[in-house]
Amino acid sequence: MHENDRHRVILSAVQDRSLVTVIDLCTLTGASEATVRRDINTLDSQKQLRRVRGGAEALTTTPFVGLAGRPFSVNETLNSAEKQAIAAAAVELCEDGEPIIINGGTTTFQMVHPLASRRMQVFTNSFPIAEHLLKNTQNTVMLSGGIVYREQNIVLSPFDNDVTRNFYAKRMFMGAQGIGPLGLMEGDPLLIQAEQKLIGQAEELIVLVDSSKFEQRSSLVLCPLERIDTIITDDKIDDRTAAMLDSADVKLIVVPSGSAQKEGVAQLPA
Amino acid sequence: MHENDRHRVILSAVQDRSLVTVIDLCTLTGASEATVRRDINTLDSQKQLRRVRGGAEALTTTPFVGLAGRPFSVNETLNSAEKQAIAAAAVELCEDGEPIIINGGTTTFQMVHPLASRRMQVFTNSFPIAEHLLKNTQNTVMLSGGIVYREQNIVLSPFDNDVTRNFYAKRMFMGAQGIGPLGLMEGDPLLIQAEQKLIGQAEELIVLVDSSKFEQRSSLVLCPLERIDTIITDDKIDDRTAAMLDSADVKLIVVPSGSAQKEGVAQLPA
DNA sequence: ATCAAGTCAATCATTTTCAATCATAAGTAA
DNA sequence: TTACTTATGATTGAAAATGATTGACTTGAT
Repeated sequence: MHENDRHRVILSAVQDRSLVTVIDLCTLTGASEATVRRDINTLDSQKQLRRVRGGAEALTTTPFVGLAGRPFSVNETLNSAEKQAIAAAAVELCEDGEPIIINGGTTTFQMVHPLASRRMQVFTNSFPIAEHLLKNTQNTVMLSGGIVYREQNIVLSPFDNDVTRNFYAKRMFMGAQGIGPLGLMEGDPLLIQAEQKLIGQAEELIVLVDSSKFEQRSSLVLCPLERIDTIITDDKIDDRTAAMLDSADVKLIVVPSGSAQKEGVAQLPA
Repeated sequence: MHENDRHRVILSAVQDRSLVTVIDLCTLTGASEATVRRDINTLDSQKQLRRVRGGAEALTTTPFVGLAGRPFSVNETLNSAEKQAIAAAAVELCEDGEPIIINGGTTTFQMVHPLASRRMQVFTNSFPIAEHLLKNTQNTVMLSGGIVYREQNIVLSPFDNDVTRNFYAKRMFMGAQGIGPLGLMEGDPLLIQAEQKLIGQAEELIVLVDSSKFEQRSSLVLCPLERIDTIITDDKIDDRTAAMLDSADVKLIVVPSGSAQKEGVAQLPA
């Protein structure tokens, strides 16, 4: 990853959370501590961010005026290292210039940082994802139309005839509340509706879930395992679950959870 | 492959990737590193791209072509007391709970502040308006779907079947680039298309323009004066223009411009 | 105060990237 | 054809970027 790319990723991360640690930025950029520190110094002298002990923080002192009542910030700190690694692996699957669909969610939101060094065509139903990509990246952003639901932070149209039907992508990325033998589970009927509409517009369905989601069950089944092409998760997944996914013909990508991962995506031996 | 061909290939590659390495360009053009570097130097001095360590990147910050006419710069919105007064008068026309349509623009953006004390159903194609209303107010926000154009911060759909058609409001508010005897003028055909689509969804059309717009002319006519129900402007409008509007049966609301109107125009009477 | 853990700047070795140079190939005019 | 210019490719030493290491420093807890 080149200098400019790193700078974009760093600025993106700093914008999202008010304070980012050097370590975080290392995993995010794949660079060494020394390089990240040098980058922070450069960006600080360029007045793009403020250098603080342990990392960097945004200059614009945005007090917590996120979208009203967003369960985002709470959820976001949970398993954030895993989520970052999973999201980074997801972005690595994409090629520049490619159209992709990103369904809203806390895990998929983490894709915005690695996307800062890309130029893709992103269709999303997530207001925060669209907002962040518009403000901090050069990606083309397309948004689905409809009512903006504050709690879930998604744009949802009760009608079937919105622009979603006019957008097609090879890959769609989404999170989930849980995954079990029955398939992909979701808790909120509103989300189900939005997600099912999107799933139809992509050839390949890629699901981003940290391994804890394999224990979670939920009331609503979104789609069977067979519809999923790829699952990206961390290495705390157990063999039994992996076997289950394998028998449903789901491709599994496992990212190391503990330590920082390098460029390449670790893959489970078949 | 000749020089011109290489340059075309290089510019094309730089266009849809965030950063292209020298090596990439070597394989793309079949030329040597030295030649590619020389090409990059040439194109850089011609301001066709930016030379960065490791390769080259595009100059244009926006991958998409902007729309002609109305750049949405924050600076422009800040100073104008007229715009604020006009926007405040516009919001005063509305009743709580009512659905309204707000077309994006620098003048209409000023409506967000008086709207902060309201609870309305706002349909808009403006990303900043939606963002501000979501973060700072309790209004219901509905957004049209499509591509987000960065300069104007407007969401446009090239398709006819977006959610716009499912939303109806008694009033629609919009700005304009100019107003003359022929009607309401706009600079960009894509904006025209979007605005005409919106106009069809509202009974009453209310146009917000400061008086300088009566001098402005533009290339494209959006709609005749007769389609406009109300124009809100400041008191620097001259009598001849006022007469013209009157003869076209346009209701005219004039807000005092010099003396700043009271700040809290939109305060709800308890 | 003292200690441990974390953080940082300085330094150096390694790798990558760059610009200058020269030689060769290709095209051009006499 | 020859003489000459231009474009290209290879080489090489310099410059820049990066990563690891070290020792000094900060912070917070005991």
